[in-house]
Amino acid sequence: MMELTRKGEYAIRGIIYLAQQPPGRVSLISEIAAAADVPQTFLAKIFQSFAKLGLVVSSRGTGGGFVLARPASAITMREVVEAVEGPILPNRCLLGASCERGTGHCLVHDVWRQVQTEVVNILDAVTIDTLARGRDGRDAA
Amino acid sequence: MMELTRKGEYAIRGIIYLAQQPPGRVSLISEIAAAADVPQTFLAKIFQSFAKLGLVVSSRGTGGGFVLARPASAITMREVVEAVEGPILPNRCLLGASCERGTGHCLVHDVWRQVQTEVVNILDAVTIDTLARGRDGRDAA
DNA sequence: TTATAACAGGATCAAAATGATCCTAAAGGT
DNA sequence: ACCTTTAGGATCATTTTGATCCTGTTATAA
Repeated sequence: MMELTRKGEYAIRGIIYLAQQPPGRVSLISEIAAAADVPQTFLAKIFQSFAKLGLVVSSRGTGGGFVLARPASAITMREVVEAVEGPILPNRCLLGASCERGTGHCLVHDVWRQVQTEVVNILDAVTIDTLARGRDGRDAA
Repeated sequence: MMELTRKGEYAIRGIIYLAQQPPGRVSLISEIAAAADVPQTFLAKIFQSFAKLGLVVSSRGTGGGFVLARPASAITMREVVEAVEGPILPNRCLLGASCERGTGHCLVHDVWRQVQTEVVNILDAVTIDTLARGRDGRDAA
């Protein structure tokens, strides 16, 4: 359980490649897809999400492509994962009153809340910069 | 992301109900399903898994049903969740060499490993007994 | 030994999520 | 104008999830 989907893997691989480029260098989606070994059309969708959320900046036309919107050291793994997989919520009920089964407080929720907090903390503490320095992009995720 | 499925929710609700019965009391699957508000046929499958893994003991025929195989204080939330959702593996690659993309070590894996360890620790520390004392069964999960 | 109660387990099925692709539009450069 | 490159909607196949059904097996009791 709790598996990262392909989309999440691709997202991490793709953004790590960007982080490994010289700062300011524009990369084509085709280039990133090839380097990260990800289906290009799928990766394009992922980078659209990145752009909307302000993780990367996109530009169109000749000479266009993608660049990180911030230094890689200021982009966390949590941001990348949540950009494509949605917020980290181990149990639906963390969201609202949907699980207020009957009255009173539910201990199970406390546990999932704890899980959520821990995972968020871990992923918040890891930046793309750190991951990018690990090895070349194809090793990631 | 990382959402518990219905199956996981049902599993927790169902076993909490069992834990709330007088020790040794046999419960029918129909009774558990009604109390936990879970489709009976679905819950039956879940309890089959429990029985195979030795979390509960099942008996057939008149007077048959399910009982906890151990005291509720000796059954962890991790066991229950993993019984129906499989092992806690946030990233497929934790399993084997499938993600040895190229050579060398991958930092992303270290992070997922850390997540896995934390989640396992949290769920290992919670017993069904604790959950069962929270409130009546319908409040759980 | 027959009838009945209850779980075991395989097969099936609909709905949702995932993974992936395609096409047209829009924006930017030459 | 024309080419390049991303944006975004639509589509589609596959897998997973959630659920049900049917038959078999085990056990009890009359």
